Amino acid sequence: MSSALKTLQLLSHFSATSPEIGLSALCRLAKRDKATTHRHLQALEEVGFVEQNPLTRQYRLGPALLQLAQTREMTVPRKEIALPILKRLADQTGETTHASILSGTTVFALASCESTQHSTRVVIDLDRFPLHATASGLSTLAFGPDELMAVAAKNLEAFTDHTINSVESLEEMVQSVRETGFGRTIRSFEHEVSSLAAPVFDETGNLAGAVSVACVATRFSPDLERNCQEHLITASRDLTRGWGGTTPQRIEAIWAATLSKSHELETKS
Amino acid sequence: MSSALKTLQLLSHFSATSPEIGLSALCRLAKRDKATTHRHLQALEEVGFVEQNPLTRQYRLGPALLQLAQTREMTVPRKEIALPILKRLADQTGETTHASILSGTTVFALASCESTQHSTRVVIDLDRFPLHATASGLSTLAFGPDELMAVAAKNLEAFTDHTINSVESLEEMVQSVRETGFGRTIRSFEHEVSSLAAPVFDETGNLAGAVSVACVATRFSPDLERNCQEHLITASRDLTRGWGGTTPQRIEAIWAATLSKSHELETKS
DNA sequence: GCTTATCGGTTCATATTGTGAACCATTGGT
DNA sequence: ACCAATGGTTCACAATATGAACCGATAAGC
Repeated sequence: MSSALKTLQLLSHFSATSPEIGLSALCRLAKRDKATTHRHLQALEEVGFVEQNPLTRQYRLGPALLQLAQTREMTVPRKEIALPILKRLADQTGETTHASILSGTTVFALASCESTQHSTRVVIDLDRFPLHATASGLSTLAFGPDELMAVAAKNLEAFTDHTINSVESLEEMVQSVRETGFGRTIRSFEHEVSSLAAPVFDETGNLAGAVSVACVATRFSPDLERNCQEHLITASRDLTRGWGGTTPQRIEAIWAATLSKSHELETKS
Repeated sequence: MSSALKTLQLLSHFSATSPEIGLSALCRLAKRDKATTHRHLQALEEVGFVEQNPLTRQYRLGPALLQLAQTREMTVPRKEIALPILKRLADQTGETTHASILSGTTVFALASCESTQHSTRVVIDLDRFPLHATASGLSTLAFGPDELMAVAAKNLEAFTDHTINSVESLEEMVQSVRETGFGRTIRSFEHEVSSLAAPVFDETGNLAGAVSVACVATRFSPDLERNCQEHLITASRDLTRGWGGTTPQRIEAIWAATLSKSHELETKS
């Protein structure tokens, strides 16, 4: 392993919960020698990636990171990151995919991508996703800030006769999204569309938006659903990573459970 | 020089104006071998500090920077503290203001704020401030650690024909900054810009960085200079306080002397 | 359609660099 | 006064970095 890599890996030990780390502590965390670690830290300090708290002599992340992060955001806006991921997801599922961003209490459409595998396909022409009637909306309700629930409850517009029409059933549905890790709607926004969505997170670990697959309802079989679930997971991971975040461990655990359950059913049948 | 350092220095070539750089181009910029540079980039890619644009194969800054910058801000929210202070200073002076941080022997840009009072204004697009050619740099030389002088002397790049070009005149200039309490440059980094800067201190009483006003050179009258001086002092005090420090008594004394001298001249005229 | 130039990337003998056990100096607790 | 941490440094030894030459692919020039 290159020494540059070892040096850079030191940075990953800094986090919101342990923002300042002493030399010895860092050696234990990284399982490395003290002299080596010290030299690595000096290199990092020289370029402003870490600095020492002059009082405690502990190390913490440095100011150069701010500058670089700013340049990164200017270089690659979120939409451009999302597009290739949506394209791949569309290829893998054969259905229309899209990504959305939560801003305030609204779920905005960011980008979508249609698959060319079937002659019938879903066309997304929304710019905002209703919280209660779309898979993206439900996923956002389930993993986003709690105050969204009140906003959603205020507007339970019935788009089809499958649209959720009471606060009770909405809460029930959101609960099941929290348990499975996927937002799921069957013909609840448009008659011919069934959807599956996964949450996406940002650099703060908070929910940033959702990525979703909109299937022609008549094609939405258990097989297709399992397929969508699997690929949605990687799409969500990649999107989260591209937006600067990491998928929370609890979400990964929920997905793993859902997938294994899904697989169990499959082998039984 | 450690290879880790060489690796990290590659990152400094990415900026808003050249956000994507190919392998060969980067070799030329960094004046390094292709094989070496490639290996370095691979290490950077592995930790998410750079990524390749899949279309052009060019390299650009990676998503991991966003996470680290976020953690840095949570650890030391200096930028958030600085922004309102810079905003106020910009309003008071009608010119562009910015704050910088000394880390190691480099003065990094932290944040800047443009005033909307005039249609011509200075735009700061630096991420590092040359020690010898900017007001922030001079202020840092004057009140920062002594070893900076040697670093500055090694690189006296001439940006304009007003740029300091000898160690003697640099030392003279730094001496005058120590006597007035303000870094001051007239068209020395860019032809149209004159600047005034004040030092900022941290919790140990050591220099932490600088706050500065960049004026359109043709507007830089004695009146404006006095105005900038006054407001720079309060901005520096507030910034020092916000970053956990206290302005040293000796600095306060120097400022007081400079202001009264300045006032004397004014009443005489 | 052939030549040429440039691109990103790889190989391998060479030598610079990294490594870590042992060490020192300081600090803080008992 | 002691002990157990801490951050930091030394130096013989070994691993790792280095770069000229190379490859294959692409694009431009004629």
